[in-house]
Amino acid sequence: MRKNNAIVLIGSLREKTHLLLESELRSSGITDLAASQGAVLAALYKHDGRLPMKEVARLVRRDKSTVTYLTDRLIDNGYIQKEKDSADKRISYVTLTEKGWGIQGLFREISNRLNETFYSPLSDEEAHLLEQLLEKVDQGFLPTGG
Amino acid sequence: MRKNNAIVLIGSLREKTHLLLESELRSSGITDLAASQGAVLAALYKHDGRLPMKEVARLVRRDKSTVTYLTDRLIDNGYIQKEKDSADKRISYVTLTEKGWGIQGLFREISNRLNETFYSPLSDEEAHLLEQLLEKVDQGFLPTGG
DNA sequence: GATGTATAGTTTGAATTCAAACTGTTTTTA
DNA sequence: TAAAAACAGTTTGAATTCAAACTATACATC
Repeated sequence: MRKNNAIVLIGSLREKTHLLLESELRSSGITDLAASQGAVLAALYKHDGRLPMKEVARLVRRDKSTVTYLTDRLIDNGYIQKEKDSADKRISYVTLTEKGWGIQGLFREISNRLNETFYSPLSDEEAHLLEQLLEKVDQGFLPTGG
Repeated sequence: MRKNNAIVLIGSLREKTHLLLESELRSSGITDLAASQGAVLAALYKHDGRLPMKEVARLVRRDKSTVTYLTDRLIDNGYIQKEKDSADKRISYVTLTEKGWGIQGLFREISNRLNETFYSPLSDEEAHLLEQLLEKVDQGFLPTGG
């Protein structure tokens, strides 16, 4: 029967994929982007390059203060800008710069390579099954939170 | 076909289980133990309450300097002690105190509850399958590292 | 045995994260 | 409309983590 080792395996896999992503970024010549900052860019690519801070926080599942930190780093390195909403001055929109858009293709490649590595030990059927099981467990947690 | 969302799901599940563990510790009245420190205790319970620092680092998959930090916190709170190996003075053994042994039962309960919550959306067969798939993927990563 | 290398662990500094307190703006309510 | 509450985001402080440099000890080789 079950070995109760899924939680440990998930911790292990989270760490390994994180390290692999960092390593892929480095070997693609990107030295000024951490994986967590990459998550912000990925969210922007999916949303026409423009999102309010609050949405970024929700999409990357980080505290809003963390998102302030992450976006400040991305601004430092020229990947994004911030601009205030003119109607509601509480809101700041994060938008991709040219440099930010410029690495979208690279990003897709890295994402593909990451997924190929991850899924490589599995058949197509097994990959599909794993996703279904993970989704089931993930949704089992009460306040889905995203 | 597959949706390439396993990596994101694993990140989500890692976070949720981590938060749930912290929450279980708090509601069991344990306020002076972080989840990562719990991992050190769990490793000790599995090894007669005595391990060299290096082994702790390997078992909890943390850098040795992190383990120094974690064990110092556990010593502060009275859960463990350190003692130098008399033969090889480079080696420090971490050992459980009475207080450390005292919460072993509680720890097992928390671990059980955590696993019940995690596996609850799955049938026995699905749970077993999920473990097998996760193991396959985990072993697919090159330098297993533990 | 002296010298060089490897090993175990600690210290220090930087990065990342969250929570709490705070600022400024908008909405609600009295 | 004035006061209160809610909201978006930032600042600050603490916790956790890793990597690099360091200390001390043990092993290897000459």
